[in-house]
Amino acid sequence: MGRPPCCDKSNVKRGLWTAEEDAKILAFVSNHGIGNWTLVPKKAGLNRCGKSCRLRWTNYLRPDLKQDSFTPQEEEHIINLHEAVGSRWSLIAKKLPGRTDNDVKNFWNTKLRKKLVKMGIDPVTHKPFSQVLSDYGNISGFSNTGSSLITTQPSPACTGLPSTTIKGMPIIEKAQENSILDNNIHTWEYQAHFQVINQEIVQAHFFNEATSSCSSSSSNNLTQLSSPQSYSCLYQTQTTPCSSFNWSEFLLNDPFISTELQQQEEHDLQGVSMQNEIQMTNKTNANECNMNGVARKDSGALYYGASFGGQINKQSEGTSSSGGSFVDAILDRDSEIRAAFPELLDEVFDY
DNA sequence: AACTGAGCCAACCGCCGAGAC
DNA sequence: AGTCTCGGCGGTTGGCTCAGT
Repeated sequence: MGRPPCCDKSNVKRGLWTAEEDAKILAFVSNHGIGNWTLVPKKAGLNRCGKSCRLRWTNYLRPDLKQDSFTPQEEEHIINLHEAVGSRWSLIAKKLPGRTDNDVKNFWNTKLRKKLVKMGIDPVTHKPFSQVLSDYGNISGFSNTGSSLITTQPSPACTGLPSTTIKGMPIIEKAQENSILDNNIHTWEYQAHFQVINQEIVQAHFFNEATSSCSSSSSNNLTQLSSPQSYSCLYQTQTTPCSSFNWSEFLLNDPFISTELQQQEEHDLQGVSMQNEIQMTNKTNANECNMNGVARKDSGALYYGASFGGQINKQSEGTSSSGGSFVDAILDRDSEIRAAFPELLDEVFDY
């Protein structure tokens, strides 16, 4: 049989740690070092689970931890690393001395994600929302041509990050400027459209939210979504759908295939060793995120990414969407509506 | 002063791979 | 070979703080 349980979970203390408990752990670690955490509570005289002791030590008591707030350099580093590896906080934290995965995760969730959204950047894909919508239009089969929605961008004035932080932003800003002029969109319309687009992102961008809450198995998709291939569209005009962008290839491609761009990015991030680490885990993640269109439930989140992948493959192969999955049902219904109301194809909806 | 909602973060939960038994 | 725990990880949550009303 296996090992005996580390502790009686019903009788251990939970919740916030007291200074006395902290002192006991510190004293124990300084005398004995870090070893078997399951023995720490008993030896240190604590009524806590060993796992809880380890967390307390790694997230708060470790002497090498920084207590001060994140610097702008760290902020930029986190954004770049998140773009490269997704929400693999432990990998990101390893590149930031003195920071824990919990620190980075909290900082991202409370500050950086909101900051990016405010800038008009999708925090999951690190692409402008307009780009995400354009891509989303490609997935569902809609043509975005003529839709002023996809030309919208937030005012650059609201940005608080260095312009170099977000790849392609200057290009987007220029394209945005051109598209606004081309389409004679007045400023107030522009801002109103962005408000609409923000609401749409929150409501209709469900699959990204799903992938963002996906744990290890979603990280693969996240990385794919932020791969350099996805930035090729930034060089196109905003009013034109990304004809070169192919989601089926995008989702099926190995995100770690070496390209010049990627090598440059790896160099920029000093992430060569990180890429190796990712490749080690990628095999597992690829198996988990199978492309058979099976939505998997884990920690309350559905893995829509895998479902989309499966559906896209079907579409690209020219087969009907009668498979019966959730996405199949949506697309079937979509087709019905579009067939019944063809005039809707050219309409811009104000939700 | 009391209430409320948002922001923040420490800690917990649940999953996974590795390895002990 | 099968069962179980450990250690690590990412996602989530409970509770504290603080600004606004």
